[in-house]
Amino acid sequence: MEKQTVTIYDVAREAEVSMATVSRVVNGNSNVRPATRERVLAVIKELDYRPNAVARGLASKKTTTVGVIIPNVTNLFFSSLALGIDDVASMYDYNIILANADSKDPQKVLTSILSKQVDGIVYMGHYLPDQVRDEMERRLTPFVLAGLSDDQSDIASVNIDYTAAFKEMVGRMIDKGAKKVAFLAAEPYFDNNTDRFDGYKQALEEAGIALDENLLFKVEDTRFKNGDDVAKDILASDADALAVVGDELAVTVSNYLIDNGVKIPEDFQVVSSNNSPLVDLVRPHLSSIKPPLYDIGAVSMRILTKLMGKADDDEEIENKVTLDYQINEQGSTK
Amino acid sequence: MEKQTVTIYDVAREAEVSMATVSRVVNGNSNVRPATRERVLAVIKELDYRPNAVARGLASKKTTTVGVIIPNVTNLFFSSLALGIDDVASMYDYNIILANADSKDPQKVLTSILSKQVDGIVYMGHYLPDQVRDEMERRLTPFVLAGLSDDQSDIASVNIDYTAAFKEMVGRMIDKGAKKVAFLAAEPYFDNNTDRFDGYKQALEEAGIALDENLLFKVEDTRFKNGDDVAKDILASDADALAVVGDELAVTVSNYLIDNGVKIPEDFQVVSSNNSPLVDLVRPHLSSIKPPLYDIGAVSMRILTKLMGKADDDEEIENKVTLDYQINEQGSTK
DNA sequence: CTGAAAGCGCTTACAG
DNA sequence: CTGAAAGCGCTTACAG
Repeated sequence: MEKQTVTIYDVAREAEVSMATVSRVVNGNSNVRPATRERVLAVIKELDYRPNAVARGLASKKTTTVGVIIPNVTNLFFSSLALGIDDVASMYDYNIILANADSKDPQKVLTSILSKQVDGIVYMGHYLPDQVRDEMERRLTPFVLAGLSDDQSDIASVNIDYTAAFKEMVGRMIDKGAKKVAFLAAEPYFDNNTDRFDGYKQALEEAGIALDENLLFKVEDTRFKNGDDVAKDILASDADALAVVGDELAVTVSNYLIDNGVKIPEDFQVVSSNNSPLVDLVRPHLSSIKPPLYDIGAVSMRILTKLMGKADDDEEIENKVTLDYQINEQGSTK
Repeated sequence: MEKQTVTIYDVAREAEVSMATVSRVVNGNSNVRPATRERVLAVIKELDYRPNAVARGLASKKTTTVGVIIPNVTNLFFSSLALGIDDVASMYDYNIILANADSKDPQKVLTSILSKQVDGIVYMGHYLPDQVRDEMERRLTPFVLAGLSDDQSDIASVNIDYTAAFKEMVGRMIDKGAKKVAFLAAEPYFDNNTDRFDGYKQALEEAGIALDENLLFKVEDTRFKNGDDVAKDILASDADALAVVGDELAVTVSNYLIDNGVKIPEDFQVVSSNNSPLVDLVRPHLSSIKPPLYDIGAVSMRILTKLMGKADDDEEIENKVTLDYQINEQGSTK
């Protein structure tokens, strides 16, 4: 015997009311006589009725589902944001469709998520590809960037001022005597999302130091293993300090340098960017910019809920949020 | 002017065919005359028609969406599994509804996901709560466990033999002279999911060593910070070796011991369990069991696709898969 | 190869 | 406070 799905129709019949009334009870609409409500609730429990969210989504045009685009779930920076996003999402009873976007066509990822009729999208990434920006400006699905921002549009975003943060940290290393500060990051941070690189350059400029191409180290992505590969190049260079985008890279490179006899921070200073637990696995612990990762995620999801709440209404919602960052000065800087 | 959604009806009208024919074209059904197909395709492109997956889901009773339950996305063990799950899912054009289950009622998480009519569920967790097992045995939604297994039911699972792995690694440390091997894990691994603890106990038994309650270290969960708290207790004990469930704990504790003058592996051996990149951040690198994390995720999702493909048909599907593990012997063991 | 029609399980005005 | 009916945008037999 096949298990039969219990529908709102069954509940209505058993409770001797209309489907509309059952719907009202399920959705907490107050326009129901208490006695009726009780009866319906009893039948719901008796039949173990479970509302079908897909049917509801089709009828109401709201799926209570949001799309979350993440480059890679195993990257601590992004997964920390995701945790904040998830917490707020479940607080507001939204489910999350998560898409790992690395190595996929971002356009396809978007299309796939949008076909599921999500009520909104939180986008995380090393940068915002033009196609994604264009697509989302054309559509009316609410869209929020978490951990990055976009100057070329008025797309909502939650981020810290990475330019200021990098400028500050690089400036400090220079103040403490660094003459040759290197910059290490994955490709997108050189061409597409230059917030951090800009800060680095500004610090040099302010100190009257010319940009030295030989001190710019680029890797394909932020994964641990890429740190090992580039570490020898950094060791071979004449750098005496390093600012890194991505804790994975920072710890791998630092360990390599230390293993090869480099004294940190005496001979070589290092600054990382996310202050994930990784920075404390190096001896000495790495100094790092400390963005409020969880909060960036949480706030971006919170903004999304506001955006989703008001359809195309044009009330003011703070659209571009810049959160404060902290600095965690540890042993890798003087 | 409000942007109007283009439906299958609009396409049918413009192409002068029925909705059924458009549906056939969209779904790649071959029973369409090539000329008709071309015409429909042209109209689809012209109108920028995007099928509504929610409507499709309601009509076909297939959502091409699977639920993925994960304790915490920031845990490298689970996020590595998730990466494998995600890759295979998108290979088969499934979207993923991800639910962070930590600190939530697992029952509620399930209900929420099931209401979205997912075609199947992959469950990751430190253990399988009774309520979840009961609920899923009652329902007919395909269900697969990733990274754990369940003796008390015939629920599908993909895992390695952690009992054998722990037995082997603890046995090796004893062979190399360890007299007092400690065991460190989060709570669930003592009471609910004892695979690893069993292996530890078997190794002791085989060596004729009595279980010493003072060498059992329990923490609330596997997060980094808990490693610091328990590390001093381990240092204060008379243990001369340690088997750890969770790389986060292993690296934190190892670093603490080293910082306090303990010589690894000369005076103290350590074995970890996941061989995530973390084990290489400690000096010396930690020896570890090396489960094929990505594959565990990938295979579990692959099995789920099979299960979803055949509804309640009873063909044989390999239900409980045990993958091979490797051992990565590094500097923390003799 | 194609179409007409019913139906998936809900919500939403509208009417009373 | 409650119900009848239309409709959300698709798919699925069924018929031809």
